[in-house]
Amino acid sequence: MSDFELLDPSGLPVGGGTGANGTADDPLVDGLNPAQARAVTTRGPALLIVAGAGSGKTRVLTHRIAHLIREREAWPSQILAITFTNKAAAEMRERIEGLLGDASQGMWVSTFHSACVRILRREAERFGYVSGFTIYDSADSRALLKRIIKELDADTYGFTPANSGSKISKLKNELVDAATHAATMNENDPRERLFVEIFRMYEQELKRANAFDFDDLIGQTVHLFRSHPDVAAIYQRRFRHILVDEYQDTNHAQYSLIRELTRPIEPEEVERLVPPARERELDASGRIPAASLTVVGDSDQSIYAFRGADIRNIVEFERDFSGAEVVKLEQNYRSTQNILSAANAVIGNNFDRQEKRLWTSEGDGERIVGFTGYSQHDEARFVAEEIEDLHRAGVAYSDIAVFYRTNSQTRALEELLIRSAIPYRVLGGTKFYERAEVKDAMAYLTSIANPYDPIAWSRLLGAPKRGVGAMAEAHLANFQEANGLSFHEAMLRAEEVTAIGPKIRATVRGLGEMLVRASRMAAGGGATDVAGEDAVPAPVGDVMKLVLDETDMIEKLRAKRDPQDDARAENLEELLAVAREFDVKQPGAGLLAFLTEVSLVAAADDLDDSSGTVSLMTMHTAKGLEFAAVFITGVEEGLLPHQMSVDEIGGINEERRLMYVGITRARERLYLTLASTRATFGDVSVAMPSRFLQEIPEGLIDWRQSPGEVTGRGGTASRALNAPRSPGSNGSWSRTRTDSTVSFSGGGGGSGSAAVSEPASGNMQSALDKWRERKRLAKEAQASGGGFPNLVDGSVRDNGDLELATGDRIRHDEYGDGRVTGISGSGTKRIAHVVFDTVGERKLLVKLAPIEKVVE
DNA sequence: GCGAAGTATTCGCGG
DNA sequence: AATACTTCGC
Repeated sequence: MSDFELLDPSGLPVGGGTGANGTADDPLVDGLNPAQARAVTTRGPALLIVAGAGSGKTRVLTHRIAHLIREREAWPSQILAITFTNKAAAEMRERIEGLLGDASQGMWVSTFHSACVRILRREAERFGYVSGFTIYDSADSRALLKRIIKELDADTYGFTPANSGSKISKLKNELVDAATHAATMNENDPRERLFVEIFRMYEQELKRANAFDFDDLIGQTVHLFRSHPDVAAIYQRRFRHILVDEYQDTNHAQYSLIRELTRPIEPEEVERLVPPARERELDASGRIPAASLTVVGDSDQSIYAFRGADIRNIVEFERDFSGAEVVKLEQNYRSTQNILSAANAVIGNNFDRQEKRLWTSEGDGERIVGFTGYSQHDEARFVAEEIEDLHRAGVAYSDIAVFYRTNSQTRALEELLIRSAIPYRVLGGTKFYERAEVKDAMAYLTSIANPYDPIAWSRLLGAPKRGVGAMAEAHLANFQEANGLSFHEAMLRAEEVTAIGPKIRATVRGLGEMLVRASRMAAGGGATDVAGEDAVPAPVGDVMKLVLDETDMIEKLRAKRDPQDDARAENLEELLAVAREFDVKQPGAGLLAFLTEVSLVAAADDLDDSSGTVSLMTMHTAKGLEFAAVFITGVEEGLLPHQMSVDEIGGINEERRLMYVGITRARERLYLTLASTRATFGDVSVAMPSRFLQEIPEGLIDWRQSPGEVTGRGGTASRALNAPRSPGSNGSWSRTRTDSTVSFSGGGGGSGSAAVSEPASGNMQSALDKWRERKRLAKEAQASGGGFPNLVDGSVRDNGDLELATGDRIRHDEYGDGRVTGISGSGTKRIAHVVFDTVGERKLLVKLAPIEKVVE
């Protein structure tokens, strides 16, 4: 242990013992280690707190804020603290209130998105939006993109709502809008021009709908600040201390937002301030100085590059914000040394990082447990059994978590947990608010708040089924647009749309009247139009009740036979309960606040510490959380690291950080599990152990069943736990099967090899390499055997107006020669039906298929 | 316009 | 393997 203590930089004589400079009896500083104390008391324009996992950063942040307020350096209202989830925000607020009592009223503690919505709702009118704007989630964005792509016929070029959506999201995270992107694109590429058109229409439609997507929330706030310095000045003046948690996962837009908020206010803007600036707000040159910025982060835990997080934000912080000070927290108060050693070993393989080692003074603890099942089912069984054992040993279910890389891994786990009667809950995944029936009901509320939203309107028209279909919808939408009406107004005047049958016209008008009535109620006009009634907005629960009653949604579901519909009906009742609960928690907050809250819930927000259940979640969701016992499942090549990451620049390193995040969530017990076969796309394939397992010193892992011990379908070769394994040096060993040799260094139980040598021995390496080689060959064989035709190569083919007729001979890159037996479709979607000489009949998109005509 | 039946696609992580 | 989308008959 003493070895590790030498690594503690904060132990060096900087502050000299606990409690720096005259703060000896300060409850906000007492009990902190010297580095933490410095992080709390340091003042200046900018501070970077490099906080390793479990180093007490939340404590430091809350104490720093409390310290600022208590020392009268700031009013609570001058503090803006940004956290990663709403739950973390609520927790932080609570802890600060615990330290200060009521003195903390008025702070902004929220996520980036929540803070921006708050600002945008306040300032929307200044730039062409209305305060009641809708926030589109990714499903809404995709619905909108789907319409646009259809209209532009862009699907034949391979554009889908999903791929164009993620491309737009990436650009927005870089603060690039359609016009800017158009200026930088390659004009000669028709695909790029088409994309710009999609992007442009998407922006236009969002604006027409009075809606923002998730990325807009940040980007438009930055845009607002840049185009309206007077608005920016309001917030620059107000927030004197800005603190950002998880800074390593901020993207460019978020970074820019922070930059805007920490700009000094120039004298000409100072003059326009209302109320006028006081003398003591100004510096010598007549400016209001920049707010003080504190960021907390750990570049080793940056795991959101895929949504634009830029690790440079934290790496270059000191260069970026002049006068920045840095405090490093490396002492870990969470995990045992064995867990930390594993974490250090894994992350140490990332060459592009600053050296940093977590340490603890708490002792080694238990060894990490490893297990390899022969299938994911077998793996899940082990997890369930171990959870039972842990629970019997006194570990609370709520202190146990199971992590995985992809959401699809939950199925096998859930199955076994149900069978074992272990209470669990899945965080994220198919969320409550993403369920179809819940989205249906929410569409009514969204439309009530924003009658210009076409996505919500279109959704509510069809749910429940009432005979209003695509035709009627299109006619109404035309009428709405032509007359510049809201969708509600258009519905009230449905009688004028003669293209629709009279029965449906009446249905639509009735529905419109209901929506208008609900809108008036939600706005405070009262549902009954009684003159003189106070303009008090109705509780959200009442509006929801009105919608559910009038549409009969619940009863219609109950009337169906399908048992799943009963569950759907219950979900709607649950939704009503959620709305009522919201009314109690935030009386008078109104419909908009409810919609905002629902839009911005994150996966980790569902976590309820008192639920008494085991938590299942992805490793991304697990960031910032901790549990006594953690299972990391599916530690296999192709899954962790994920296959998709292998070809990405820095992809493996990011996966390694993800592994590091997962490991460091564990306090006492860590389990690493995998399966030797895994079902994907319906068929079963061989899975190899993750390279990250190799990176953990073998002495740290107690293999209950190592990868080499698992034979194929036949189950296991040996269930004996910790059976000392034969010969082989360093506790590695091998098993011979009839067809091939499979070996893996398994640190076979307690065979005592204490050699914690980092580099794998040549023997183990080659064994793993052989395994990989075998797998690679199998893959290639499958691919060349026709299993994966038409592999995407990135280039876009265009046969132009290749004329094909029945009877023509053609040659296909993959299928060889064949004869056209028919042509269907038209324009860009023309399809050739071809019977190939070797592979039989195929349908091909004439425009894009890799074919050429053969002259006979 | 709606449901059933057949067909294509997906399983990468999230606010 | 399971879901999402399309096509077809009423």
